[in-house]
Amino acid sequence: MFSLSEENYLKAIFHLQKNSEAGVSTNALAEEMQTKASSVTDMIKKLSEKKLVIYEKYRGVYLSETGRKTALQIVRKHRLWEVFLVEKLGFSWDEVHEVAEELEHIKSEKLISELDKFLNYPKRDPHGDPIPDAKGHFQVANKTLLSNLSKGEKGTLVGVKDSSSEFLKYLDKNAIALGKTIEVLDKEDFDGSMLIQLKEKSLRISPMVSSNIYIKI
Amino acid sequence: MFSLSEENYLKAIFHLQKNSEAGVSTNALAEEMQTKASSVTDMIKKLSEKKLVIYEKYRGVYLSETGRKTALQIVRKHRLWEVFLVEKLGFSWDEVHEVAEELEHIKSEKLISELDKFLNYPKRDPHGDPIPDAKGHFQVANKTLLSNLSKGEKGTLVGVKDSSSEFLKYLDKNAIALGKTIEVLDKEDFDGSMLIQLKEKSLRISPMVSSNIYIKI
DNA sequence: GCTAGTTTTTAGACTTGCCTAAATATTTTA
DNA sequence: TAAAATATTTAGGCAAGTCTAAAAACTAGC
Repeated sequence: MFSLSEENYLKAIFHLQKNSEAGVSTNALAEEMQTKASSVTDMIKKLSEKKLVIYEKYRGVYLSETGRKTALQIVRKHRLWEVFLVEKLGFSWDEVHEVAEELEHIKSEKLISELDKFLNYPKRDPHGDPIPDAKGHFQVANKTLLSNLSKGEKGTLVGVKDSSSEFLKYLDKNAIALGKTIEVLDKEDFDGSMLIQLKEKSLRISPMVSSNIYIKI
Repeated sequence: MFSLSEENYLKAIFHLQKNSEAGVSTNALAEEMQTKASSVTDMIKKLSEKKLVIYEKYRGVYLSETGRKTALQIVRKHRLWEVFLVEKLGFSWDEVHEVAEELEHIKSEKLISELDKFLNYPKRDPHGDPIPDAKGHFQVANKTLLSNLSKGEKGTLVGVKDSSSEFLKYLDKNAIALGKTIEVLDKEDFDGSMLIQLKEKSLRISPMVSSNIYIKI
């Protein structure tokens, strides 16, 4: 159906489009794809001819309805494979991304529907991100960044914004995990750093950390 | 490490090399790869430069030690994924090949070693073919074709030579499966067709069938 | 509202893996 | 053992996806 490269561009546009209403710029896409702006222009033209994106020169690019559906199926596959790797093969949450980047391109409807069943229709991946169903529908959680909470507020950790291996390892080391209850004991006005309470201990974290953790109140 | 195409050529040479002592001919490889002889020559040159095959113009091609090890790892991955698809996702043995053709190229040592563990270190794939271990070692079964048996001999079905969907479906339909005991009740001199005894029933099969079934006596 | 700076696109080229057509080597056969 | 048939390689080209360098279009600052 679509080439590896086309699928990766669609996914990248999808992820960048989430962050704003505006179209995705050539440079942003080049950065995301680790390539040059000129290569991006070429590919966008191709995707545009295939009606997967809506594109006007110098105006940025948007996913078409077809493009969005395709991107959602790739995201679905990526996240299901991540669940498989963690739940069935014992990977930790910081190890799954690269492998899932490859697995997400395997083309078999049956493979994915059976995998979904085998995993018991999970709703979220190991980082708390929602898994679209076969039709591309998924729950949007009403979550907020931990950095938005004030002193005294508390909630449950439901996701991470940064899924880099470094950040996830930092969380592991400090026993901060999905589903944990976090209470803000104190917040420093000067730099936004926080003293937070976990079940067994309290911990001081920088805004770099608190602004990458999603909380449901 | 290696491109998709390189891996597929190595695997094809490996499978063709099994059938004879001689080098693999350009035409045989072209047939196996569903491509043209000239394309094969190009790729063989490339693999030869990378020391994965030993090649002399007009003399056929052989896998080098490195090439053989690489091919065995791809075969290992292919067969482990086939076991996964059948045992965990409920695929039937005639549905697994195409999907495994894609899955076998996923590059992650850990993925394969953990999959192997998860599947409890299977020794054979759903068609009875041996699965090489991480070092590339595998058991060579002492098996023979059912067509070689004489009237009165019996044995256990341990594998199939032809893994085409059509053949496997024929076997399913007639309840001929891995592990079944088969006895030759009668063999026709004229065309080699056989009357065989399965557990519950007897059945007449053509030499086309008996020469694609492996038996262990 | 013009100019300087930035972003984006175009032009031309490279690599991989494939193709067709033609040339060359090997094998078969008479 | 030489011509005919077959197998293999070479030569030249094409598409996808990338690159660099240069041109064109936008955007901001004065």
